[in-house]
Amino acid sequence: MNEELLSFFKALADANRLKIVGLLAGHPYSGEELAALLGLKPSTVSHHLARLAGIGLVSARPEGYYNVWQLEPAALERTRLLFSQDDLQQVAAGVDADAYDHKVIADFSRPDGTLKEIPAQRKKREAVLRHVAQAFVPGERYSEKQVNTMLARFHPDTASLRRELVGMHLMAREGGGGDYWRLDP
Amino acid sequence: MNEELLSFFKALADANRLKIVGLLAGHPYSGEELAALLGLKPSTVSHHLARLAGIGLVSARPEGYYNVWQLEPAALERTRLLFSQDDLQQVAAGVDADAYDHKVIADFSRPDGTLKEIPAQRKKREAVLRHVAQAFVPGERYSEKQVNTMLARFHPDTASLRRELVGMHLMAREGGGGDYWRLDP
DNA sequence: AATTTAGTTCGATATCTATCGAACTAAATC
DNA sequence: GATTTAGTTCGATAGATATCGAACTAAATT
Repeated sequence: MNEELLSFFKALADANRLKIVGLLAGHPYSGEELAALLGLKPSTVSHHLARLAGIGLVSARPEGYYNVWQLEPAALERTRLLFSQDDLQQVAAGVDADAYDHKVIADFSRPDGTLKEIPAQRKKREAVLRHVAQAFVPGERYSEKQVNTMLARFHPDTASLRRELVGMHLMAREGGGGDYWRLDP
Repeated sequence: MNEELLSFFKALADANRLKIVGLLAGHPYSGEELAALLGLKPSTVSHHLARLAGIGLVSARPEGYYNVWQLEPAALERTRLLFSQDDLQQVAAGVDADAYDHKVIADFSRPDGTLKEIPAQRKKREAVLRHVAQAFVPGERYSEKQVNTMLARFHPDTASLRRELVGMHLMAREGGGGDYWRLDP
């Protein structure tokens, strides 16, 4: 889920931290100066600087009494690359792509696994039918009678289920009155 | 202070909103699908989408029962430009550049305006001296006696103040024993 | 060595906000 | 027209965090 990108946005999602970055984009400052410029207490500035340093956007070098903070030009450069199309899609890499199907199937199923109804909306009907199709073993052949028996475990309207399964190319039929078998998607 | 940039970062500083953007970077989704994919309630997704739409990053078009959300490619493009050096420095445009001097002067001044001491650190001494120099009217000329009298209102060590003012080129002196006058910085 | 000074860490607090459920709206299906 | 369904708005709540003060550290000046 690209925690780095999230940390980056969270680090900059604060007015005072943005101001610090803006100030350091001009030239380096000590923590004391930043505190005075922003009207904040040293402890608060320290907190913000630690946060910005955490994502490598700023760094400090001791100089006499002071800790002089500066922007890390390299990090600033990397930053522009972060927001590319590829990185964005990678953000969604962690989400369960089947979560929608699972929810639809759960919504339309009773505890015993039978269907309350056959969804009217296309997308949901397809999700449910993909689920129903998994009752059939790939490679095996079933007579129409067997198919109806198995479909009846889901819903009494076995004819509709059978028609939809074939229409969606989840199942196929040999010739006019032959056996059925499951197709792989 | 570039509220737009701040709103932008705040809008993306949330794991689920980032995921939404990532998902929409792939292809459009309805709110219902997003809710299922993220495991959130419709109201929560609605909240997030409103936030993202607020910065123009996503938009919706009605499609039958559904509201189909998509990423705004133009906004995505603008985004990359936002994080330029110029925009960054503009973020700090709102901060009072003299705040540091003011704080230093306040720290070293008593309520009656006299100095507790002359700062030992260069930066602070300079800030205080710039403040002291403003007691003198530009263009006017002062004898050494007058200068000492005026400096005594700040600190008994008038010799040090006088020397520093000349050294910093805040004041100048005619020849060897002539009058003093204030220089503009 | 003692003292001053910038900076950090830690705890407490107040503000912000992500999340949810309930009530409501709009649109499509029956 | 009644009903279902996706979506929004609103209020409440729990969790996150910005801010501060106090105690402490490190370094430099005296």
